Amino acid sequence: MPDPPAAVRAPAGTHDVLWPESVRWEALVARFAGHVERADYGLLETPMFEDVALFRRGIGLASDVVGKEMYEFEDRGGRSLALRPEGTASVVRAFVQHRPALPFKAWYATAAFRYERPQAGRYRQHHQLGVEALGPEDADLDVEVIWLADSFFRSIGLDRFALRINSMGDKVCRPGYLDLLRATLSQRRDGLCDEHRERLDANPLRVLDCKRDACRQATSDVPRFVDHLCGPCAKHFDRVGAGLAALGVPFALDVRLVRGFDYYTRTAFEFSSEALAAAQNGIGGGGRYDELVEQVGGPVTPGIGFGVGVERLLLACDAESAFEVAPPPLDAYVVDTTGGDWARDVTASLRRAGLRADRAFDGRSMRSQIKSADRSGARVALIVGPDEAGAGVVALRPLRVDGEQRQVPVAEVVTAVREGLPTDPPPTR
RNA sequence: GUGACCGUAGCUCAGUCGGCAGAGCGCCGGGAUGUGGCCCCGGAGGUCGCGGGUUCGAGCCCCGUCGGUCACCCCA
Repeated sequence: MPDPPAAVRAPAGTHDVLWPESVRWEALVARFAGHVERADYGLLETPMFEDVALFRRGIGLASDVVGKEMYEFEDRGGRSLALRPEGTASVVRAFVQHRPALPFKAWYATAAFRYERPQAGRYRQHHQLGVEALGPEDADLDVEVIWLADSFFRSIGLDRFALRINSMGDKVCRPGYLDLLRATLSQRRDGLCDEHRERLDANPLRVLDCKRDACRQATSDVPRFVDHLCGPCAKHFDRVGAGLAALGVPFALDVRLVRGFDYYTRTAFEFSSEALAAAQNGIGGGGRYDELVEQVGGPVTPGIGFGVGVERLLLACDAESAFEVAPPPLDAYVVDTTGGDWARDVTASLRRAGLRADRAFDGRSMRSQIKSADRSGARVALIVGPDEAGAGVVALRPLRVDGEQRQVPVAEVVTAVREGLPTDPPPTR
């Protein structure tokens, strides 16, 4: 016998989002869409899975995400595919395939899949909101993208978060810096932690963001990339910093910041919540990837983007008591003890008129139907018993405010319900 | 992937020394044969995550496994 509980449980590291929590989720996506669409980013939908080679080439074989965390599978036609572990590669692939006009500014909301050991704020299927902007090399585009993320966080009420930025250089200056860093660290190889003593030669940048004391000490006075950028990269980075300052976006230079994907060039940035005590406090991050389109097989095209994690963002909102979204109340709940014809017809006419309405089913007692009306949160109950049915009226009973129950001719029910509604829509914040 | 802790009703949890599986909330029905909230009464709902072992007897002890949580790692 198979294990029944396991069979009806969501797979490890995945989760369901039920109403009313889903109302908040829905509102968050809508808020993000409105925010980035005002900056002329358009929604891009791409498949949840891609040829596995896209991720290998784009994100990089050396990255943990590609090397050990991808959900890879072969379909019935023998194709090697993978569920997407992040959002950028698919956007770049779609760009190369369709060649939309530049600048190409896209946003997305998608699930992302990584085979990791689950924890709070870390899931095998998580969800990201993000933007990508392809075409301009302009540092002002970096500023726009980072500002979009920062202002989005603030618009949902978050305040306790920090932005760190760094430059990863480009193909002109990175090799030289890597050599310098490798040479410097080689002399202190014995002082590094076990892992990085081995991996130093492959990726010396990784040593910089190692959290172990040994590596922290060995790298404390190591040459900083920002001091060894080539002229254009240095100029670019300076303008990014100046732009953020001009727009009032607080940030800090973090010379140890190294992102997990191999494709980043020049600007890299991360947002972390100070309200989340857990290790999973990164709520968003991104950077420039001026060589990625070319690597995927397209023309040389600079690009930059960010992704934010929906689950972590909501955890941060919880921690700051921000973005508390309640579902809108029903305008009316229909109670019918005469068999259901009235409930069917009155509910339909309310909904046709654009009102939010629900009703009881299964012919339950007056008492239990009214109880359901109360629990539904509806503003009024519309009650039809034998007396009302005989007289062609509906009893309108206020449920949220003091007021007398009154009888309304059936033809005037929609109008009567509307009259009781508040004039202004409730604020979403 | 490594290490540690935790799994009892839909939810939050209690369960003494190994001795008849419980409470609150929620849900359904009733008190009140036509009216919600507060109150009162009743009911449904459990392979004590799953499998094995020890024992006269296991929710409790042991092993395994699955899941969750925390740290590492990685990242959203």
